[in-house]
Amino acid sequence: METNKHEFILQHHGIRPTAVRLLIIKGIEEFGAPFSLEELYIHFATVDRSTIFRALTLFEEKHILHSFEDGSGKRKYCFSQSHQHPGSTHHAHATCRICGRTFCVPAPHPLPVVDTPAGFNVESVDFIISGVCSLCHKH
Amino acid sequence: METNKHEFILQHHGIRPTAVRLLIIKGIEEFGAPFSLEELYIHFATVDRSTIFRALTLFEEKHILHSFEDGSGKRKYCFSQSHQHPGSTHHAHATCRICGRTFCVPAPHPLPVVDTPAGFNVESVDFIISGVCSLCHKH
DNA sequence: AAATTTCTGCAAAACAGTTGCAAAAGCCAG
DNA sequence: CTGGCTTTTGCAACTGTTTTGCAGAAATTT
Repeated sequence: METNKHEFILQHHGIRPTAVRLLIIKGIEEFGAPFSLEELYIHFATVDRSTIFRALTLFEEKHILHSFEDGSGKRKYCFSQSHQHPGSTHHAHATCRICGRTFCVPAPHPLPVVDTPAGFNVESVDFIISGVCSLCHKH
Repeated sequence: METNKHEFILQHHGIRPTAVRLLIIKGIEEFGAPFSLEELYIHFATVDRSTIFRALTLFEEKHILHSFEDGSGKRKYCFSQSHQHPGSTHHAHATCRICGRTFCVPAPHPLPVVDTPAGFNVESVDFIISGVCSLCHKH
């Protein structure tokens, strides 16, 4: 059954698979695109904001999710291992300035190399593309 | 005189060079690094938050400044044409997860190419690097 | 100088994110 | 299976930043 899969993911990362957490991680997968806390909150009318927030925070700590700010004003989350582009540690995201939606795009090739300031310890790199998506462009 | 330079920049972009705006754009240049609204507000104790906010918004509309979110929770601004790396339209920024400061870094080479979703109209690309800066790393 | 437009400061709203606390749910030993 | 302990959840309230309404000040035009 599908549920077992999500239960496994959580347990595999040292997270107790509560009903709410399973609901959330299942919903995340169905979303299929980077999402905001707000979007999840609207999606799950029964679950409280803070509960979702704490679940997302936990998932991120345990490296199931990765989060970033894309200029839309709302933090976005997505799976660390992109399902669309498995194996890529670095993600690229395109955010629509009008509707605020964010799309996953394959990591750029070649993977760019940047000179960081002396002594700067890099932990993550995000590629944020801003513009207007095809739907919003129509108007 | 130096003041004329900033007056010219503003007028060149169709912005009336008021006393406050000149003060702000001068301060921005002195900063020499990406800055937040809050930092400017602290810097100019006499000028109101909203005034600075509106000046920054205006400067961005007129493409003098470019803004982005770096994960520090505060929107950062910097000159569109990086003074450090003139000619580069794309910026790369390194933000310290501890102190929240952001550093400009040269645009990556080669300039990476990404596949955007069909019909997506790219307007700007930001490279956000997160980690710990040399000062915070010491502790 | 009067009329009109633009800009600024103040106060307060809007907004996302975050936390404290008590009740509910889950877990475990007896 | 039951009581006691731990974890999780919902509610409400709070934080910190961004944004807006409005009236007075400043600048510009007539």
